[in-house]
Amino acid sequence: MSGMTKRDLIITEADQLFYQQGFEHTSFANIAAAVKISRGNFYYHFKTKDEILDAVIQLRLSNTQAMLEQWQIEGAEPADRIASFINILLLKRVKIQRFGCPVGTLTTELTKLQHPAQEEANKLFSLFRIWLCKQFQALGYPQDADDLAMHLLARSQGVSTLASAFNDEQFIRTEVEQMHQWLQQYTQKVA
Amino acid sequence: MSGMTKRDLIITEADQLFYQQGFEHTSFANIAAAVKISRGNFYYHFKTKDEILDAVIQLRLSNTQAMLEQWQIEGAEPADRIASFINILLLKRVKIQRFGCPVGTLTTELTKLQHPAQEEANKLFSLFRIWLCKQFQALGYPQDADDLAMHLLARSQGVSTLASAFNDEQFIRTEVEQMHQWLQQYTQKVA
DNA sequence: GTCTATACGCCGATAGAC
DNA sequence: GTCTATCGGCGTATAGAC
Repeated sequence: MSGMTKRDLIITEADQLFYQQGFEHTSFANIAAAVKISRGNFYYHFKTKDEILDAVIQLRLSNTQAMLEQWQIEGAEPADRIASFINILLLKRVKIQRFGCPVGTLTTELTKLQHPAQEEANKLFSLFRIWLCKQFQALGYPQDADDLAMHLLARSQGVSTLASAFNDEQFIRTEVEQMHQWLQQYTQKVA
Repeated sequence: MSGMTKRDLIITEADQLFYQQGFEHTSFANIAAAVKISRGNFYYHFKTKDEILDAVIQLRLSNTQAMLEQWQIEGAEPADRIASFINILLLKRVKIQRFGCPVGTLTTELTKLQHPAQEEANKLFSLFRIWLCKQFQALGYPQDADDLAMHLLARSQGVSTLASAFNDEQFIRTEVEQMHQWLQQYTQKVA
């Protein structure tokens, strides 16, 4: 944290605010207040609001990539790695219950706004999709790998949305358990 | 449509705009233009923006209730009725691919805005949840009925979110098929 | 009921002093 | 780099003529 430039600090705060309040609803004044700089100074670092959105998306892409690589290293088997994906719902449970999935809610908002950054934000989904697809391929399902990846991604999205709407912790735990069981069905393949 | 008061017309247009553009992003000017009245006249019908949001939610609640009652009549067996729920994804496919699920996207937005109408909007989810719960009870699963209802609701939400992000028709069709298969597993219960 | 005119605030964005 | 001051525009909302 100490090696953070003011620019990085702005991006980090904007990231949180976009997640918690939504992109459109978050004003420069909000971000400036969070970073404790004046609104005017803000424009020294970012010229437009879209510029800061792009920076936030790049940060998230970079963080996501790092997380996926970490799972790749930690998990001995593809099944373990997919299990890591399922478990983010528990790891980020508290925030998900309050604000939903950061990926899903951002892409949904940008879609409604017809925002130019839509495609870039969708890359966040694609990172997970492609990574999961690789895992299912390695698991022995080259044909259905992408369908399985999309299926799991959808399950995770749906759980986030409903857990947020009903603020329901037990629902997340139950669904995560079911997702692990669902995964096992593909792990117990006869080799 | 001919028996529609101007007030009803405003609510209908606002409903569409809130769905397509989001609540916050939709201005009185947008709605007024769609209904072809002046901004000033608008306030004769609705005093605040929150008032029109409430009206839109009530309209949706009423429409949803009517749809569920229709499914109840049309479907001879609980399994047929649950199948009707699954098939909304196909029935509303085109709009879902563009704008996501109207229930999920509204509740998510209101959550981020910390909007007072959150609870009222969540009733839309509850309508589906309680109705599905009843169907699973009738199907012979009194213990797990609510879990099954939530599970199906989540699946549907996840499919909507991803179908919108990737604008993927085939994904919807594949997932709908899988949801029907999933349902069959509970239908083929040994009586 | 429907309109025009207008108040007032917040927003994104700029200019320029320090 | 950071600040204050300010602009133009659009947002919600109101007043009042017709």
